[in-house]
Amino acid sequence: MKLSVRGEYALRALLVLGLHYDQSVVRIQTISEQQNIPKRFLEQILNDLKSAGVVESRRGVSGGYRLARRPEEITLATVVRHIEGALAPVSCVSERFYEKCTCPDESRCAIRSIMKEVREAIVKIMERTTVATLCERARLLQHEAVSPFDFSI
Amino acid sequence: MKLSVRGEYALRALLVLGLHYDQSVVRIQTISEQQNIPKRFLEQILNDLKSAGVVESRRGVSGGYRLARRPEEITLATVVRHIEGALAPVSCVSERFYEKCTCPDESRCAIRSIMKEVREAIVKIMERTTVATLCERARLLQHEAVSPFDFSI
DNA sequence: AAAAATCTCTATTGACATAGTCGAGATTAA
DNA sequence: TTAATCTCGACTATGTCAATAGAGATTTTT
Repeated sequence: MKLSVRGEYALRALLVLGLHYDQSVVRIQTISEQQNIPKRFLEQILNDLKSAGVVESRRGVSGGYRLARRPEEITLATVVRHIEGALAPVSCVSERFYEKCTCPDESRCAIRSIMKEVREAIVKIMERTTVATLCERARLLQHEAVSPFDFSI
Repeated sequence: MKLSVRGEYALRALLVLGLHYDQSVVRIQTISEQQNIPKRFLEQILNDLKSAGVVESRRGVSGGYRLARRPEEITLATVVRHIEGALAPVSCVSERFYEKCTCPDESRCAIRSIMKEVREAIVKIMERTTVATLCERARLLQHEAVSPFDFSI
């Protein structure tokens, strides 16, 4: 039931790009350092996100990456589906990556029916959560961390 | 975000055992045939479930497997955790299989905070769903399939 | 025009996990 | 005693995943 490291890196990178939205582009190097992601690996991932239309890039000396759409428009579901494939725990309940399973009768499979619920629960969260949500939350968490000082004295 | 084939087979096997609860033991062969699971592979899985205290076995001529506890007491969470490990999508939000992640500050990680929600959603379903639930649902689905005839004439 | 910094593309590697197989043994009922 | 079953550990083949690498294309700066 795990997200791959690749998928996690993608989200971390998008968070960084989200925090720099409508500022200048961000270099791979910068993201790599900030997030402890191997640079050459991150290259691949960002390139992949580019082909998904999630980010866009500028080459050359002052090059780098930025979001191709507004942060509110990029859902985690989109990103993870593009990087990993199905969100569903078994592919026989996946909408976009459906595969027939080996059970005797899929239409009356009790496990399938439960797994549909799990899928729904996951998709619901991943579909309503966007890069903008991540950014808000990051700012909030950053603030929370400092707040104890606000209340001192 | 996938369940392994192994995990799926485990659930399918438990469903069969659940449907035979407090009847006689069920042979590996029978389960294997009913559920299209390679027999030697299923052997391993059932043995594994035995060490988890989920099923028990009888050897010899009229041997086979049965549930070691009442179907209502066996949650999907227990089973999947034993076969697969963490239910959480990233191990830094797992309660029983926690592992530190590589992000710069785990305590203020926005992604982690979302993944906690996903984990909660998954755990909630998997913890309330038991082998008994699967059996009920299987019977229901079986019945549904025949019901059109009930309403004819 | 040259140089330097960046992204781009494709290939490759090594480690590990997964699905599945196998053989030989132990136990039990008939 | 025999046949049917579970038991246990080893084995293998395949694939996936994380990561690395090299050579090229593009852009800015000088």
